[in-house]
Formats: sequence, structure tokens, C-alpha cells
Amino acid sequence: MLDFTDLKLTDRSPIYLQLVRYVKTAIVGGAVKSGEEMPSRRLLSSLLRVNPNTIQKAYRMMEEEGFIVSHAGSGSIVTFTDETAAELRRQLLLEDTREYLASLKAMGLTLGQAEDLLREVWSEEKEEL
Amino acid sequence: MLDFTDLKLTDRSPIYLQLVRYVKTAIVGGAVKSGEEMPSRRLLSSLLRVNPNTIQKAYRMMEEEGFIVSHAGSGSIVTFTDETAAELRRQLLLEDTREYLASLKAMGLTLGQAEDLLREVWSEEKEEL
DNA sequence: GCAACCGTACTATTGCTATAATACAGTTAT
DNA sequence: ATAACTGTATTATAGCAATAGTACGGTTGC
Repeated sequence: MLDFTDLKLTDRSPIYLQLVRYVKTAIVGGAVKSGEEMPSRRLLSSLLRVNPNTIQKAYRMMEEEGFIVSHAGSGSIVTFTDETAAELRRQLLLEDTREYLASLKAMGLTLGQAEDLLREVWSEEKEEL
Repeated sequence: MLDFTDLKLTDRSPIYLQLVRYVKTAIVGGAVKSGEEMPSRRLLSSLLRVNPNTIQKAYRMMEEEGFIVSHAGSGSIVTFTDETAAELRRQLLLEDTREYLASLKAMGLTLGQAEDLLREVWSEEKEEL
């Protein structure tokens, strides 16, 4: 079962979008496998202290995008193929990187400076374990 | 005078926050110097096709954070020292990079893969000129 | 069968963002 | 001084995210 405990709702964007994003990232990162059960809407609602309707909105979106299948009575199940996972991975990485680099370039950074920054912060994060 | 023509209000976050962020980035990137005039609220409003009150909200926030000074009758002026600019630069870069790396790590990327991705997208963006 | 789960649906309300339309006072250039 | 700008302030409205509470029907395990 997918674990949402490390999800941080710190963003200003809608919670339901952050939830969808979290599941997509979990699919790409291997934190969840196809066929695994999703936590029930009520359970996740009390877990995250988020309104059930917000959870429902996220689940509905994931269903429309084809990442989960729901059945009234039983629960919801994650479903994806290796191809869609790979495609999703490429899509998320490109989006994130393009946005990140656009910000760096606006601040006048060179590629070398960007690489240095990346390495510096990467090891900094490691020390926080 | 600071040029807002390359500002893209595509984000889901509040417009006034995107405006503040844009000016901060301009300060860090050298696109604006201390002492320069800001466009008037009405001018920027019609330029960006954004309500004057939204512009006002952004300007007020910048004023509270100490990046601009306003005088009724004349206009608003950007004011910052080299120290605050350097501090701002460090702050923005760390925030962006930490968020970016957190996303990459959630998808299971290694440092090497992150560097490759960075270089790949960097040159890709260059070709779009 | 029946209790305890599950997904689904609906209405109402709150808070914030953004818009709209004015109004008033200070500054500047002519 | 006066016209044309500036910042500042106010009230009202609309839309969306999120919350709150309730209800109905399907599935599962005892």
C-alpha cells in the first residue's frame, strides 16, 4: 500500500493536484507498483487531515488519467504499464528541469555554476539524514 | 525601467506573488539596478492586462519586504544594496534547487543522472533561440 | 444477514484571488 | 494653476479551492 506519510502539503497549489503529483512521482520512482491498492478515501482523508472531497477530487483525476481504477465496495487500485511509467518519467523530469533552468537563467547563471549548485545542494541534502 | 514583457503568468500561484518573484529575479539577475524606476501601477496593469488592485498588492508586498519605495505623486523606485541582492540570490537559488532535487530524488535519480539531465535540457533550451 | 468497510454524490459555507468601478490626495511639467 | 500623471483607498462581485456534513449503494468478512 502506497505510503503518504512523506507527502508535504506545503505548496500553494491545490491539494488535489499535489496528491496527483505525489502518486505520479511514486509510480516513476518505483515507490508503488501496478496492482497495488490505494488507501481508501476516508483513510487518507484522516491520515492527511484533508477533507474527503479533496481526496475524492484527486482520485477522480487519477482515474480520468488512467492511473487508478476504482470499484465501489472494494477499493482503488494503481494500474499502469512500463511504457506509460517511462513516458510519465520523461514528462515529469523534463517539466521540472525546464522550469528550474528557466529560473536559473533568469538569474544569470552559467551551466558551470548550475552544475556546481546542483552538486553542492545534493550533498547538503545527504547530510540531513 | 524594468521590462515586464518577458514575464509569463502561466503559473497557478497568485499573480501578485509571481510579480514579486519576477522583480526579485530581476534584481538577482541584474536586469534592474537599485535606483531605477518601476512602471506605474496603472501602466503595468494595462501592459499585463491585470487588474490594478493585483498590481497594487504586489507592489505593497515588495515595499514591505524593502525592495521598492513608493511616493504618492512621483512613482516607485527599486532600492537594494549589494548585500541584500547577494542574500536574495542565495535564498532563491537554494529554494529552487532544494525543491528541484527533492523531486528528482523522489523519482529515484542519482547525482550523475541529474547532471546529465541538466546538461541535456540546458543545451536543448539553447537551440530554441 | 449484518456490521464495517468501500466508492460516490450532493448541498452549503468559508476564505482567498482576481476583477470592477470609483474616489481622493500628492507630484510634475507645461 | 492646471492638466496629466502618480500612489492610495474603498466597496462590491465572481470564481475556485477547501471544508463540513450527510446520504446512498456496492463489497467483504464474520
